[in-house]
Amino acid sequence: MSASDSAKLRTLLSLLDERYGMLTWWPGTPEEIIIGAVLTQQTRWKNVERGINELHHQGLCRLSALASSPLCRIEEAVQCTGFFRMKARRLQNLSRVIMDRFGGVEGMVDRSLNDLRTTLLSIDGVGEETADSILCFALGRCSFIIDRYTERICACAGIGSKGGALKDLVESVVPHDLATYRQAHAHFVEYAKEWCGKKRCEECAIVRLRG
DNA sequence: GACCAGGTCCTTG
DNA sequence: CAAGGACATGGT
Repeated sequence: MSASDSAKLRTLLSLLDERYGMLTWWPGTPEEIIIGAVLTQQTRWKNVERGINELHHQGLCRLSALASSPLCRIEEAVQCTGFFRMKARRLQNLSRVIMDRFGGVEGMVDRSLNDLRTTLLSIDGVGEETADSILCFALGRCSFIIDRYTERICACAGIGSKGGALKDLVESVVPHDLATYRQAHAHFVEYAKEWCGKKRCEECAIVRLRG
């Protein structure tokens, strides 16, 4: 993480903030956010909302319910989110681990960030992005989410760091404040939805920071 | 019909 | 360690 990477990132963050301002991002109860974090993997948010609604209709939108439900009922409810067999299995396992090990989401609040992150990452189907999404949006911890969009936008902006190094860089630049962490992540995704994939990232003035 | 979506895991070279 | 495939449905 070079000094110029920090400078570029600061500029990028402030441009995004200026452009998008306040966004309400990931609505829902902590349990809904945890469930959504799994369902949203490689899936459009619209379909995730449907899946969550369907879980509600089936009385399955709680970790305690997911932990004890027949797998086929979960599969049916989350079918519209794609990868549904895998996601149903992972949702059930994740729910069981949280119930067994912490006695529910409430039991996670007094654990250290490091303890929680390590535990989450050890669970099947919970990678870095999902773990950090749960930490930041469900559990209210300052753990910055590095998703593909964030990596892509930062790369477009000429920032060299990737993966864990990029996470360290962002966390060294963004103020350690929960609302700011959530906001900055929302800004990256919002920018990506507007630009990445349609026009090339490089064509947007916001991201022309390189050189 | 092709391509991608708010990833993760497993296998190969 | 990088790259490629599997997982699967729904929208453009």
